[in-house]
Amino acid sequence: MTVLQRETGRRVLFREIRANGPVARIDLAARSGLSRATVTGLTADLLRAGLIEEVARDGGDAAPARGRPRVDLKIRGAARLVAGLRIGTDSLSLVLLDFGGARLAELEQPMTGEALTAEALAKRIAAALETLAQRAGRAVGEISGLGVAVAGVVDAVRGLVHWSPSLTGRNVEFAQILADHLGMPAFVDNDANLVALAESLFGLARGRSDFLVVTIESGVGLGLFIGGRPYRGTRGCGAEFGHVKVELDGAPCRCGQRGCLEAYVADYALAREAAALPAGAIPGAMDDPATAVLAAARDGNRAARRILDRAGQVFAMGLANLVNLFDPSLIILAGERMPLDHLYDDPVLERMQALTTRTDRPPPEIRVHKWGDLMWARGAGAFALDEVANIALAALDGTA
Amino acid sequence: MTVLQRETGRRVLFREIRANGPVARIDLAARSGLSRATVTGLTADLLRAGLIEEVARDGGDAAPARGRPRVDLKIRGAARLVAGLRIGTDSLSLVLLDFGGARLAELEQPMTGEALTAEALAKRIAAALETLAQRAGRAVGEISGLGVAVAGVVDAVRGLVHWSPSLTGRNVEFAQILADHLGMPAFVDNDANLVALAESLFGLARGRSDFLVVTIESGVGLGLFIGGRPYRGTRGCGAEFGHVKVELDGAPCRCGQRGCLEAYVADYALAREAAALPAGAIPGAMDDPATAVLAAARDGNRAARRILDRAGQVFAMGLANLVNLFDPSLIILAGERMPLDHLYDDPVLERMQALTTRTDRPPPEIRVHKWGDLMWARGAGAFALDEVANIALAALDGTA
DNA sequence: CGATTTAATTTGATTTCCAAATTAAAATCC
DNA sequence: GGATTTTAATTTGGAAATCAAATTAAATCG
Repeated sequence: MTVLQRETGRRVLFREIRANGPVARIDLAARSGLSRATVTGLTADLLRAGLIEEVARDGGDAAPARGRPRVDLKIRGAARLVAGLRIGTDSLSLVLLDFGGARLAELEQPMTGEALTAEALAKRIAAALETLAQRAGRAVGEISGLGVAVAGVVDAVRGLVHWSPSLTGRNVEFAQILADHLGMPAFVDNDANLVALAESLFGLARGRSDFLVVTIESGVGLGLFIGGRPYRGTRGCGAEFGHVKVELDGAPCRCGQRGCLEAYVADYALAREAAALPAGAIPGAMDDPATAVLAAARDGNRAARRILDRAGQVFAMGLANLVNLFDPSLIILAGERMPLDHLYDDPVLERMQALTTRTDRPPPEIRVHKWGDLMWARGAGAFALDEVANIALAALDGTA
Repeated sequence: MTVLQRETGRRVLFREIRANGPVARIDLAARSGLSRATVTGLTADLLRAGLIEEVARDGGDAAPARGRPRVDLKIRGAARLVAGLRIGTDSLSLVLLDFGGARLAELEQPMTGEALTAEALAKRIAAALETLAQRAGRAVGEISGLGVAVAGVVDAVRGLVHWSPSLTGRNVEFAQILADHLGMPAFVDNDANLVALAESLFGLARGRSDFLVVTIESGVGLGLFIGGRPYRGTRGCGAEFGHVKVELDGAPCRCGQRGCLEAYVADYALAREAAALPAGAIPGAMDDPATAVLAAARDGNRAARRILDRAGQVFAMGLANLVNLFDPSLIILAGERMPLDHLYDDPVLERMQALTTRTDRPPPEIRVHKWGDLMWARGAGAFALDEVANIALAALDGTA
């Protein structure tokens, strides 16, 4: 324990620096409760290890300071290199990040959509990493770790994929297999959890300890942050928001059950509703029904509007239930490409408010974050950053 | 911080002792990661302060030990006296507990059911405490703190009652007012949270860090434990399980909204359903409809059965959603008087399982806990115990 | 009764942290 | 421009806490 004390202190300061951007030592002391002397000592360790660096204070528009100017500390980007990978249904997307989270390169590769064995996937990933590193003029060997976001049920602590649409087999030791093939540590988690982590480390929830992120793509995901850490349930797999039940014996879901939220708001749900209408009710509904519904609704088509309205209502109800249960101060609606704008419309949010307001406390802040293509991969990269930082901090203690 | 270190250690050990019953020092060392030397020192502090005591090891059926026998440590019951109070709609119930959680006395007093001012309530409580202390042959002045369980929306940290059916006015500084009137610290929280705390300290969830408790009385409540602490939401008021929405534009709830879980499973929901049936469909439904429905269902009345089945289905769906979101390892269904046995029936739990099983991981353990009349008051007492222990530990540090 | 075994305590050294004093780096004053 | 003021960061010296190892304590076994 005697040794763990200093390590704990270093971890606290490292987190604080990462969460609160460039920060002066004196602020760190105030925030952490440690004395200034101790902060000097601990940050000296981190500086010596090259994990953080000093930067001249960016005065900004502030008044010219009076005494000795503060020296800000921040994460040293050059300290490590990590990669983030999202295994989607029809593509692999990757980012290369520096230790500060800055994007150095990105890559997208098409996939067949079929599930692969872990080994086959590992080979594809190895090749992709090679290309990714090349684009940034770096070598794969320089990368300290790979974060992986997969859909499905994942035990992130053990790197175990219980089930995923991307993998054949069940209960695959995916993190271990990847590490063996790639020669670097790999960290696997559910994709929605990782988006939440990214929001926490360098997104809209930076420095906040309790919030939740709803991801919307073709399915609906939920990432929870409670007490400053991702909440993963007691067996490593919670927050199946998409399969929360919103109606008894409701619409069939692709998970095999009925009445799931996803069965009302996902793209295939829109397609199902469109198919139930008389032929021709929605133009173009034959080819790509989901897109056709969205387009028709924009053009004012009544039937299409009704479909989207219903999806919005169900979504509002699901969100309201999250608020009722978690009482978060912040909800982030995160989307990648977001053709599903109708779910973020004011009427939906108003309806959600109506289903929750019971007290005079202010409603939770709701922010929409349109990440762009790399949302998932960046989330995975955030995971790698976090884990690689942990490893670096632990190693530091062994040698110091 | 240097002083806080020792205090932290003492807190850790105190919690460990409370959570793991009589425990030997050597086990404490193993569990806490502290050295045996440190454990000796810290427990000596606690012993000297009279917060814990040594007890001869209860060998039980174990093999006769070989070396020096372990000396178990446990919370010293005589250390403090606390009271727990539940303010219900039609009664005040109180318990007097010793520091180990043992019940010394209890008291139940009828209430008119009307909301009172905080001051009026405080006077009634003062009188009740007098009687309660008398029953145990103690004086009110000996009581170190009072825990209070109220229905409604409570900010436990600040002792603020945003709203409660028992109190007139809003945003009442109830803890402060009670402390002023009673001459002892008072701690106020939502009643379901406190039942969860009681399960954690001396109930079915003793020593477990992540679980949830569903309370069923006339309404439905939820208490969450996450990471070893009660989860209260970011503004001190989460977990409104009773008002989770289970149907779009569903049945009206007494909260003024529609489709709340409570509007399907509470006693008044049963009454509403019964009233919608043709007269005479359920015998005795005129006088006390909820009870009549329950009785008729037991006698095999079809219509009554259907009402209860529906309530059970909705309840199963609500539970399943909790499992989907929290992935708890343990769910406790806690009831006081429990005329609502139908909600605990196997078919309901099976249905719940069916709405969640998607993986090969084992389903969460579900346990039914029929506390008896004092469930709520004991929960409040548990809160007082916890807070009084915190005060004692903090004080210990000031003087040591 | 001595040997053995295991638990708990004591001892001595080390680590860690903090308060106070000191040094550092700027702006302001005269 | 140099002295003064102000604030930040570091150094210093001492106090506190922890741990490993040695010692003591309390039991059983042969």
